[in-house]
Amino acid sequence: MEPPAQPKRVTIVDVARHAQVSTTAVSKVLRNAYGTSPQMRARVRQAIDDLGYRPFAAARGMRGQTYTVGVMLPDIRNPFFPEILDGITDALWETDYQVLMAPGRNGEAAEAKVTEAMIDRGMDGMILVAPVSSRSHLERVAGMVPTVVVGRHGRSAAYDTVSDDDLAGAALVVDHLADLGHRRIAHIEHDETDPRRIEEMPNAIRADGYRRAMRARGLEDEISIVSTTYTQRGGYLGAQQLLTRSPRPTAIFAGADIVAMGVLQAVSEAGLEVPDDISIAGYDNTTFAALGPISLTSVDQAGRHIGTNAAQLLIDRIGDRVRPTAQIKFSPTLVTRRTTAPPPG
Amino acid sequence: MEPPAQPKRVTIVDVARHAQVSTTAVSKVLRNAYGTSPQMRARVRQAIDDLGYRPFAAARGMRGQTYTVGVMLPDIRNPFFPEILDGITDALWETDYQVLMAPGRNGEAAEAKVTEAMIDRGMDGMILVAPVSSRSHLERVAGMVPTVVVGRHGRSAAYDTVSDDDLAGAALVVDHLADLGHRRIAHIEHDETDPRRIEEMPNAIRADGYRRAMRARGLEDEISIVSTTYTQRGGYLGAQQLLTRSPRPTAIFAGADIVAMGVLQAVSEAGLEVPDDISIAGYDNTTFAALGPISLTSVDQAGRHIGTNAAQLLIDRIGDRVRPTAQIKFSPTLVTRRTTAPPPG
DNA sequence: AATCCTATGGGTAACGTTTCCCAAAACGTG
DNA sequence: CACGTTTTGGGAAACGTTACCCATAGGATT
Repeated sequence: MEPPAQPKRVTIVDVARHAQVSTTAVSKVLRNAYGTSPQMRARVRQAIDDLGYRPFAAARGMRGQTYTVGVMLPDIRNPFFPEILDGITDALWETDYQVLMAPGRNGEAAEAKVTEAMIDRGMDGMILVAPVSSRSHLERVAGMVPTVVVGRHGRSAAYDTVSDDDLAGAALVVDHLADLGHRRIAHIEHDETDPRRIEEMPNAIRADGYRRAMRARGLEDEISIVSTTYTQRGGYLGAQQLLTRSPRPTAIFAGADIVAMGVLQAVSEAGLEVPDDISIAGYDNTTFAALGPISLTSVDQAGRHIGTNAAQLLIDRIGDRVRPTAQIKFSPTLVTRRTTAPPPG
Repeated sequence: MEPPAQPKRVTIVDVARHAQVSTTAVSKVLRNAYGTSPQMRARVRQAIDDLGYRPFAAARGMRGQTYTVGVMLPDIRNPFFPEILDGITDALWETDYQVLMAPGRNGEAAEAKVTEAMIDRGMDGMILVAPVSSRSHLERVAGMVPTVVVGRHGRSAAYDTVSDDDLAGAALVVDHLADLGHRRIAHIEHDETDPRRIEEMPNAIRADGYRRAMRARGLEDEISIVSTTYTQRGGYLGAQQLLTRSPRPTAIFAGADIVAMGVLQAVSEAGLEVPDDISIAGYDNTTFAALGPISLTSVDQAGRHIGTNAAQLLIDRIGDRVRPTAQIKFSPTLVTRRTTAPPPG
């Protein structure tokens, strides 16, 4: 079987000829620019339909606009991120902007590759979700392209931010567990050692919120943290470590639902019952947390809402690149389900 | 806080001036083209490093190449698709190609929007995962841009395909359940009514495979199908329907793991025990299926492998657009876990 | 009736890169 | 040493779109 040859693209010149107007006129109609009579608009629109014309983004890109916004997601497997993405695409659906995503994958180098690639491709704007890159890199990027950073705390003069109050979220979990009577509450965090990032990354702030809340409840001696990653495997390995500690924790606060999934697996393999032997709480309130057999207590941080706000900020920023940057922060809520209960004994 | 002004891009002209050569020479070095001496290459490379030059994709796009491939995924929430994506990015990591994704979302119109957008952006190639668009649309797209279609069966002269033998996969499940002694085995499918698609879509073929396998085991009178969607919610609603049927099925074969998640929830809410009261099997063997508390019997269809093969086919096709199209088909295997057991009684 | 607007439309030069050519120099062969 | 061949390098024209200008024609204002 042989593929057929490809047809040639219809250009603005073809449209202009067909409508008997100049290319300038067609361009103006396309962009709803000033200087077009209703009659001309109608004729040009007709010609566009007749010929099936579509603007070629590369050519537009050379003139400065591609009508494309790039979204960088850290980990497509984490079921929380689709929520944010839904919010973004919802907000951008009615606009002329097309959303394209790239996976950030592992670490700073891969992130840089993605941000560079997006800049090279002339993105009109970028939304970076929970980036791990250095602040200076982010500001350099934001200097080239309008950028909104999602998830990271801290304000910058170069980019807008949307985040959730992770400090409060962690406290919600600790307070809930402590109210149930737990004292040995352990936490599994996504490892973060870089001191410059430690104040900004949501994972680090959740860990800090855990420590503060434990102290506030007089449980400073019970603070117990394992550092792994926000992945299912990270949760699995982290829980295995925690379960061998003596005395064993009576509750585990996983920094993300996806981590809690791994914890559940390790706990079940260890022959322990949830929540009779051990309580487990997650973070993000993903759709999996609501699943019957899992029914995970989790912190809800309206991801969709975060996404729509990020998209709106980006559009505003594209419209006015020098307006002061904004910082939007949402407050999380706790959703209690069946994986948390009073400690045994 | 006010954002700073943005710097101007370094172009090939700047590099040429700095290296004291022509822009043609720089272009040749960039593309490893013929007609460059080692000395010139060295000088140009040095200049590129000095100036931090990066090629501008839009300008390249105007000449026909953007070094970008587009991937369309139907549903980012389905944990099977990240596997395919990993395979694709693995295969493309060492190449000059950058991967950009777009969510296909709901239905044909949204898919067309995505494929058009990718064509407009001058993608060098596209990988469409389980597209629902009409065959003629796919062939039109493939006529404009090298395209690989993943998941759909059926051969086309316009595009290459990579798929898994869904017919065999469905049979694996039915045979497994029948061997355990089940007779009332129900199936939840992703609804497909379009006759042109019914022969190509993996979901439809799984349903067909279910019917055939039931007949082959002499269970044609027990065939029972609910049509919903391949989503968690679809599984939930589908299972609710099945559980009210009388007599109730003793086993449910969900067309995808994500569907099985919803089934588990409905079953648990109905107060039934898995697998004592009812057996459940999924499809895709996602990481969630392996989770301790879930431990779902599922059909494994090496998603990563599918992805790398699709990417390789795409690269080959970009290299030679007239070579005959290829069709790669993989064979699935069954992974039995704790959600399937002999029927009660 | 002369002047000044405003609305409408078009001509044309960019934007950054590649590709098709052609020119000059270096090399190999008899 | 004269000739053909290969290697090395550059000039310049695209590619499709937008933005900055300018030209014209009516209409309104004096």
